[in-house]
Amino acid sequence: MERSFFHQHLQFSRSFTKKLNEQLAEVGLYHSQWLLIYYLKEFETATLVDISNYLDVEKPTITRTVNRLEERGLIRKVPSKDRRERRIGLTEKGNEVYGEAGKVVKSFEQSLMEGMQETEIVSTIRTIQLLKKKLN
Amino acid sequence: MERSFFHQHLQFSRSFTKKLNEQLAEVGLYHSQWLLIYYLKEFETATLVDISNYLDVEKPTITRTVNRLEERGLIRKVPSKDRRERRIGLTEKGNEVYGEAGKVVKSFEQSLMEGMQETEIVSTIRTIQLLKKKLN
DNA sequence: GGCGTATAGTTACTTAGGTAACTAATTATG
DNA sequence: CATAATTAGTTACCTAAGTAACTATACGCC
Repeated sequence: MERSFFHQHLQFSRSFTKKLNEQLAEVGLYHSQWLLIYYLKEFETATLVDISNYLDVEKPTITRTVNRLEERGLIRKVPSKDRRERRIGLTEKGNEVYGEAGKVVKSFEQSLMEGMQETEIVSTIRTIQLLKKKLN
Repeated sequence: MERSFFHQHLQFSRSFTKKLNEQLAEVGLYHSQWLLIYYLKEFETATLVDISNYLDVEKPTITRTVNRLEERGLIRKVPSKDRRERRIGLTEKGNEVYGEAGKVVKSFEQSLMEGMQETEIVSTIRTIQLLKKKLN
């Protein structure tokens, strides 16, 4: 039973990101790029470490994703006193893509949540948070 | 709220596989290799398509993982009438590693499940299965 | 102030997962 | 029976995520 749980969980994660990637392909993004853009929209500017901590993803992964977004002109450098850090923010184009992608993600998630019981979702979130806490 | 749910979910998956990989490193496996070996133990022999369908992972991914396990001598070729297919099974060494890894995985999952409410887990599995079904 | 430590990022290398396009073998069909 | 369609697997190339080891800058402290 325990194994079944984690198995189900891993399969769902893969299917979910796969489908989300398919949806986001319309606006030329991958799901991890979307998460990063979403974060930048909310916090305006950030360092790579900020993003790494927030998304709970290692720094080298963030470096790569940021590089790709910068090459595509969605991200800009923001001056900073601390010369170690690389502070970034969205460009105009980045803001536009945020808007487009936002619609896509919203409708995707709504279609998935449609008809789900509120209490089931809340309970599931609680369980997952608890398990995540136990991992550390 | 919806976004929070998926966000939590993705983070948990990453943390989970990360920790599972750490545990399995003791016996020299990655979590995806473990899933494949587990499947082969249960079904004795299988084609790559069988595995692909069961794990819900694309064929090229299976090809790579199988190649690695074969190079390490954990998997052997099994003769087949259909000359298109590559039928495989565990070697002696593969069986040994299965045993060692099995203990590691079991104790890891038990430590994670310890103290969890049975009803919460059941409810969570149901929710995840439902969401996965809606993805298709 | 200088030196040791901590922090921010990067580089190189690993596995994992995906798509697209391909080969080879089998099955279906006209 | 010959040809078309399907199936099994592979190859090439993409992003994602991880670890280990590294550089460069900033900070703490004696």
